Amino acid sequence: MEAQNEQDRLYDLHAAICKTFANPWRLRIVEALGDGERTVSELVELLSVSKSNVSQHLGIMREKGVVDYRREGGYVFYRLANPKTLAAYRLMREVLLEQLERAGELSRLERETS
Amino acid sequence: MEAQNEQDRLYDLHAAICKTFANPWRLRIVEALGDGERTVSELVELLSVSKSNVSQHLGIMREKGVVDYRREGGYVFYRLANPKTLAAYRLMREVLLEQLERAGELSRLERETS
DNA sequence: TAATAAGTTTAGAATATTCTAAACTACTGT
DNA sequence: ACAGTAGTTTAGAATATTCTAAACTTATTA
Repeated sequence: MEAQNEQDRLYDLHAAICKTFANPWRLRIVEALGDGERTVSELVELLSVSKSNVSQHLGIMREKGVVDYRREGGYVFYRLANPKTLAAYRLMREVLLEQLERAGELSRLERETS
Repeated sequence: MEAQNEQDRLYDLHAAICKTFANPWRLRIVEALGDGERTVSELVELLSVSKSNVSQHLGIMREKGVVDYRREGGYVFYRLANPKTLAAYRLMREVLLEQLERAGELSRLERETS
């Protein structure tokens, strides 16, 4: 760890939150939680990934404050801590889709002019 | 590499784009390019990071289609490929700031009720 | 209280990311 | 053609991420 000013710290925290999105399983979790609360077991079933692994991914998101949770009965319910997280997720998905669309157009143009 | 359906591929690509944001230097680059085109040298000066390192970070963003570039004279100008990228960057920054604010409120409450 | 279901944590191997330093390429101006 | 500036690529060591398997904790119910 090294000395850091406030700005550096903000960029590091910002990157840490973005890391949460940098994994396809965690993106699926964000999307699933976009509909509302889900228990760990529901996510396990939805994603077809081991319980320990889902719990680890949730742990990463919990640590960064991206998700909150509550215990009720035998279950732990997770939810997105901030609805803007879902909005950012969707924006990035749009960026991707527009990118793929543009690439598709390009390859169509290439075929047509060859 | 393993067999993949279309959905899996989209989540992988989505995560790959998000990885671009998962580093404080690349976030600074996104922000700098939010104002418009910048040459590599300008970014090197702005970030106080080695030229080779800035170029590597730009290479990662180029590969994912997050930035475009053009050569003019002796310089290479980089720009964000999609303005939504900047919007997503800003949303995530808001998520972070609201999180810090909420944490600040919590610690204030804790002090007041102790 | 024992058995079970739900979830978390730990350990460790495989893989990916990051940074520095050095070599390399591309263009400009003389 | 040569020197200089701008930028990229490669190699490799240090660090971080990811996944599986097993151990553990917490609450529920018989």
